[in-house]
Amino acid sequence: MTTSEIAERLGISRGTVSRVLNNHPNVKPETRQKVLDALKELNYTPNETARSLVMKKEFRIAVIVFSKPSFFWAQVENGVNTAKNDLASQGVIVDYFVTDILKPEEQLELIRTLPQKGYHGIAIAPNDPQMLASEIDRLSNSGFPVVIINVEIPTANQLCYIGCDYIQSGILAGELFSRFLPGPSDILVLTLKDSVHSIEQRITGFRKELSQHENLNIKRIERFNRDGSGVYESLIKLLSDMPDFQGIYVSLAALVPTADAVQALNLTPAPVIIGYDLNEDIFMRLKNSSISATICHEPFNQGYFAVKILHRFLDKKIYPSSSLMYNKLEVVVASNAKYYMNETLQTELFREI
Amino acid sequence: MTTSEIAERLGISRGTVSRVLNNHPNVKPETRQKVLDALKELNYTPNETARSLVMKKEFRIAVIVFSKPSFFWAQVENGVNTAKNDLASQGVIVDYFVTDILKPEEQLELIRTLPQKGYHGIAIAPNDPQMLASEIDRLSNSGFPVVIINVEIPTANQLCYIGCDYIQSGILAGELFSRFLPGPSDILVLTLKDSVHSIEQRITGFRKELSQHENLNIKRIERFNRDGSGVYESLIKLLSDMPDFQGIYVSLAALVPTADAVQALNLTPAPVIIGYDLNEDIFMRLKNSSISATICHEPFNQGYFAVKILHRFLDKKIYPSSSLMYNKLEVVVASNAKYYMNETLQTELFREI
DNA sequence: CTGAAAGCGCTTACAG
DNA sequence: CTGAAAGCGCTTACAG
Repeated sequence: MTTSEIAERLGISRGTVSRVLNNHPNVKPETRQKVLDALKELNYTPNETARSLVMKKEFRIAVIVFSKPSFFWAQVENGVNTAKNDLASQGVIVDYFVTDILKPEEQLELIRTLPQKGYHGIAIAPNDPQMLASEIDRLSNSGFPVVIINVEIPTANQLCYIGCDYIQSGILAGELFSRFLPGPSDILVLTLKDSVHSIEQRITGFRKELSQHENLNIKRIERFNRDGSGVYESLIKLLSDMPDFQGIYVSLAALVPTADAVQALNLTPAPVIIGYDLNEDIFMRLKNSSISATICHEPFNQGYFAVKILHRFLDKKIYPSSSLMYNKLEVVVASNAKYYMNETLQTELFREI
Repeated sequence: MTTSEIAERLGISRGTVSRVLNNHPNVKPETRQKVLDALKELNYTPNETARSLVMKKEFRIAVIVFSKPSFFWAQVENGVNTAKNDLASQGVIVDYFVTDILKPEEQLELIRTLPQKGYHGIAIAPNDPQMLASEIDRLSNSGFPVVIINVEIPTANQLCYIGCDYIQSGILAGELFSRFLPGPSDILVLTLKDSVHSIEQRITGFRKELSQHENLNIKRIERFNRDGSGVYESLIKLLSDMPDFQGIYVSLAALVPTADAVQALNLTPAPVIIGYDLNEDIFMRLKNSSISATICHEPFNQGYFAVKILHRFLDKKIYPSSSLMYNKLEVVVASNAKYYMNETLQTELFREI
């Protein structure tokens, strides 16, 4: 079924058929109806290839992330690149920006200027949610789509959030401790000095879950800087004085120094250590059992779907089915860690030629 | 950069440029070289949209699975449909066939006839690997691509296998028991009467892992039919006489009757039950803790990537980077099960309009 | 309101 | 060996 065939049957020109297809105003109502009927009856579906050839639709999408931890964002970037690759033949241009984690104002500058530079949509991992919220609102209200990834800004007006449910990810950590520690156990919690919403939510979820398990008790909470500096030294000191923890919950990005401190003190039995994310260093420590489990959040898919969902909105005005698109919470232990290190299937299609 | 621009610069016709692009024989070597150089220098990339419009490339792909367990294959089908949707505008037609699990010869019939019916590639989940192996070889040797999903046929000549590493999935189950059961523990293993390669491999991996953990001991092995019939009754009888298992490893599809038998006997402390796959019934039993964990194998992605990898091969003659594309082994417990029930991100893009 | 025409970037018989 | 031309299915100024 082509527009020409439809036109011929109806004794009109294919231009007119095309006009009703594209909702152009100037078509006589009766003609429009006649065409609409024929379209339906003959079950016409437009040839998107021809359409995009002639329309030369071009969508420019910007993805903005911050710089640390780089191993995590590298996985997100793989996802972005795979989506870019998928869509390259459909006139989609994707540019990836990495801003300095210590200069959150760089992100503000980017989202202010990018729309004027010809971009049609932005996916951003907010470095400083506070700073960005009102600008994101302004963009969204002007009809410019913004997808927020990885760090939720609940109050922002956005196309959708793609990332994890941090409360649930704290709950999951709590459940894992409850399974790994059947007996009465004291737990040390490592968290941030700063008030960072996502990390606070992890702790909230963790406490909630622990309240279900009478045998688990948070005995102590230690706070650290965002960059995880000083974790090793502090733990060496703390655990020398107070070695008797059965579990350590690492809610910030500090699994490696935590495991290393425990290792250095040669505590026996070694406490169960559970935290988040995965890189080469964490992988090794899962393998030698100094870390029991780590929780991952589909970094590849965060990047991949951010681009895909933006493109679909731009191209077809389809809104995501929910404004909160939560990714999976992935339980990674020694025996399945390799799959999360190099996501075989996920990254395969990016490898062209 | 278009072929016309290249042609103009070189003072030749775009037809000739196109001929070298497509490796047509009749081009004077010098001309060919001149064009090749220009292409490289100007960094030409063909407009795939225009190309596919004129070439009217059409690829017909068949996906063949068997009928049980239907909840598992429904997830695979979601993946197939998402890929189909992705590729619809590129002239790809995907048909999905479900054969009766009790009539493996239906699969043989299909792979014999489909190539003549205009299909260009097949993805198949072998119901009876033995029966299919030689026909798959014949097809592959004649240049017809076959992707095997879910059930490995190591000896077959195939484009690739997409599915899990069953040995590793047994190892992972073993590791989970070792974490959930820190003390000396006796384990009951449920497996098949029939010799089914994948299930045997699970047991092999499981034994291998348990040999690393002195506290874990396989005290008994029980064998059942493929359909899992009689599991409930047998366990009621067995566990009444011998209640003292700390763990039950369910290597066949029988998590639900296993959990229900344990529940009915009201064993305390309840044994740790670990098995495979996820459906509504298993989900409920994870939630009420009668099942401790289940291992999943990316069913959505098995379907999705089977189609994508076949299409890429057909379209661009790109071979998968490995002939064994192992999917992830996913650890699913109560707190992350919902993500694996309805894969939010994965299925989102299939929802058009 | 509508038809005829040009054109998107590419490929491939058809002549020569 | 190569150019000129037709055509893939569609859209959109341009006339009328």
